[in-house]
Amino acid sequence: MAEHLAVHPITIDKLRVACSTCGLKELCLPMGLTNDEVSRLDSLVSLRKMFRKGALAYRAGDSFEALYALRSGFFKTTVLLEDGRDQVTGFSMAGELLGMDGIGTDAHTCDAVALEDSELCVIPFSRLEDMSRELHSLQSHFHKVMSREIVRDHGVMMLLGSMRAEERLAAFLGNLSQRFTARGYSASDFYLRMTREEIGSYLGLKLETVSRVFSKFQADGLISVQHKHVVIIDIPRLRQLVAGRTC
Amino acid sequence: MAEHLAVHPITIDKLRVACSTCGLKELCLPMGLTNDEVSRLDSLVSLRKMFRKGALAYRAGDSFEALYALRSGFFKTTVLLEDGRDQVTGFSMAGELLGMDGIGTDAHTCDAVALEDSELCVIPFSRLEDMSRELHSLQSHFHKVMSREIVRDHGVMMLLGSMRAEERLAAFLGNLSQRFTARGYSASDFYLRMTREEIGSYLGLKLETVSRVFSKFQADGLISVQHKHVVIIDIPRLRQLVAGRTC
DNA sequence: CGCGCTGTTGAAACTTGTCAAAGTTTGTGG
DNA sequence: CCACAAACTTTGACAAGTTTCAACAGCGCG
Repeated sequence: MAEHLAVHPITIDKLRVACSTCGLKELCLPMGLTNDEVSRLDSLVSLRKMFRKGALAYRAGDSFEALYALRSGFFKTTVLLEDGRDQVTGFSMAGELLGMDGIGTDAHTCDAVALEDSELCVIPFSRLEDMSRELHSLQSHFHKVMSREIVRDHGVMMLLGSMRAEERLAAFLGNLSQRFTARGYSASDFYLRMTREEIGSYLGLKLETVSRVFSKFQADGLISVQHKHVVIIDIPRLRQLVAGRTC
Repeated sequence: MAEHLAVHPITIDKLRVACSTCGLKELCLPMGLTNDEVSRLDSLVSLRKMFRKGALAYRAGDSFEALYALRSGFFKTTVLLEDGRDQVTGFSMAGELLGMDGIGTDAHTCDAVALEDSELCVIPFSRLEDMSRELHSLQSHFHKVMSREIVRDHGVMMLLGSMRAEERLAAFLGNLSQRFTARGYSASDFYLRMTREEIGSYLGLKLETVSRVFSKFQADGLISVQHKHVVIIDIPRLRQLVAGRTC
């Protein structure tokens, strides 16, 4: 299915990748590399794939071959429990790396699903390892990226383990806001790409609870929500809500 | 404090480390390396430190210099929220690596606390990076270790996000059991090194809830608990409980 | 040997989940 | 381009699970 969807009016050839000319350089794998080093990356990252909304880049159990850099669009990753329950473990935005879960066992451990039409740059992992044995700066940066993923996960664990529904949603909105800002978008006005159910799954809440908290935030004048469109009205108060009492 | 505690009747000299003669080789960083490669690691991992129960190996904010391999004992790692709430993000057993959270920002993001008298092998990170540029096998294994940490965290997120109290505790006990087994200890008879409060913090529950669920498991004939001493009586039924209804 | 930390248990309160119904949006096919 | 179906969202009432508060017991360290 993913393969099918990769065939798209715009052919792969036309999508010849070049990190050196990519606008996401400063967010993505090339971050911190010299121009010379980035052009060496170009030989590594040679393929870009398109995914329609709903398409999977990989699924749990697939053999692990490559990491994926999100060139444009939005992804979620989900893990599945034997009994059918599943959980969203993360949402990915442009410039972020997908697939690091697969390194440890040579097989992916979660599904990666496009939440809107998206493009991924394919980074063959063995070649990334080869190159990072040659380029100290690439090695160092890749280690930092993996480490930050661990730290991010710790943050989510904190959220799931010790925050109440309102705090979780406030933290979630704050996090989105910050990541949009880093990409040059508005910190306070954006469209959600995921459903209430997906937000709930990520935050350990039911979709009804997510909906109720959105409504409450709106009633309190913190935000304005209309379906997927969110405007954050009072960022400081939202931030305050994350760590501390309702005040 | 940690420094003070490192000075111990057994001096550092006597604790000259040698991965090549270490019994944890098969669980720890040297896993999968040839004898020749392991002896090269010996030059890297040259220091071992002792920590008394309660001592910190590092705390959030400390500058990141090294990873630590747990040679013996038991550690917990905890993250702190601004408002004082904290959460246990993991428990570490012999052979496991601590400190990978610090790579991303050159500063640790959590506290690492010894739950009993423990020994850590110090692995200076820049030297580990140097050596893993030379030894493909070391590079590859280190990446796997980091990736598995991410996968482990996803498992905890799943647990915190979609399991109920009994399922969480059953999963926790099953996980401990499995890790003890891997180290040659009994799968069904062990001593907890952490308090009910620490278990609760890790599992996103209050200590009273943990205590109640322990009591219920005992009443149901699943386990026997006396304070820190746990005997798992019915492993299959405990496993069943993790993913599915109470049956 | 006692004080403090840890663990257990009960009852009440609170947060979130469940079930249900209705409204809204989106996408598709005629 | 409209109509319809499917998917998503909102809201209410009630139920269930977990926390909170409180009291007490046990063990272990000094």
